[in-house]
Amino acid sequence: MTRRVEQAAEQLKALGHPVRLSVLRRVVQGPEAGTPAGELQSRLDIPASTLSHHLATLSEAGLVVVAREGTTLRYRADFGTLRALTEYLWQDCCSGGAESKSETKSGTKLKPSPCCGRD
Amino acid sequence: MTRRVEQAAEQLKALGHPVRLSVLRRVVQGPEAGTPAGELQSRLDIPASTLSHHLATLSEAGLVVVAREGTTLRYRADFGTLRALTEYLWQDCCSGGAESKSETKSGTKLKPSPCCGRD
DNA sequence: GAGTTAATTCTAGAATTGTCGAAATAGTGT
DNA sequence: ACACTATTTCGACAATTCTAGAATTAACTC
Repeated sequence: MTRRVEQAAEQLKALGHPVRLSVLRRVVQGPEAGTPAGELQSRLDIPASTLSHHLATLSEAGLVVVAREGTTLRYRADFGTLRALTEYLWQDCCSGGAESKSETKSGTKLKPSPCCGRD
Repeated sequence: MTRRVEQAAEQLKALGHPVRLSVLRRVVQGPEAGTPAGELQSRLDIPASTLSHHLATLSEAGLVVVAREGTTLRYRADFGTLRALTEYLWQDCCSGGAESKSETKSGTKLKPSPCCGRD
C-alpha cells in the first residue's frame, strides 16, 4: 500500500460524489481564472454551506485550487493533479483492455497493464 | 445531473478506497481468467469477509466481473467499464490542461474540455 | 451424506460522511 | 464604524460506510 495508492484513492473518493463531480466539471469548463463559489452554488442549487463543504473536500484532495478576488473566492481545476490521476488510473488499471473496442491489428488479448510489482 | 454523472460518481467512489484500488490493480495485472478471491485475500492480508464486501462494491459498480470455477470465485477487471470511465474523466475533466507538461507547439493555454453543456 | 475448502451473507458496533441552518469571518463601500 | 455581500465554519443529526467475527452457502471428494 504505497503512498501513491492512498493518494489516488483519496482523490478518486473526492470525485466519487455526484455534486463534487458536477462541481469539477463546471470548474474545468469555466474560466481559467476560476469560477466563483457563488456561481457554482446558484447553478447547482444547493445550500452554500453544503457546497462549501464539498469544495473543501475537492481542495484537500488537491483537485482544485482557490484564490480570493475581493469578496469572492474563485475555484479552478488543478490540471496537474487531474492529469496525474487520470494517467495513474489509465496505466495501472485500464490499459491493456484491447478487446473492448473491436480488435487491434496485432493479435488479440494481450496481457494488461505494463506497470507492475510496486504496491 | 445526468445519469452518466451519477454512474461515474459511483464508479469513482468504488475506486476511492485504498483496499479496493489495490484489489483492482491486482486483478488488472492478474491472469485474464480472473484472480481467485482467496489469492487476493492472502496477498492483501485482510479478513475474508472484509474483502468480500469490497469485491461486492467493485462488482456493483461494474468495474469487475466474477465467475465461478469449482469452489473458487475468480474476479477479473471489466476493461470496457474501466476504459469508459477513464475516458469520461479525461474528456470532461482533465483534457486541456496543456500547461502542465511544458508547452504544446500551438499557443499556450487553450480553453479546457471540449465536451460541454450536458449535465 | 459427512467432511473439507472457498467464499459469501449476516449482524452489529465504530467511524466517517453528507446535509444544512445559524453564526462567524473577510472584504468592500459609505 | 456600520452596512452589505460572499463564503466559510460551527454544530447537530441522519445516513452511509467500514470492519470483522460468526453463521451460512456452494462445490467437490470420499
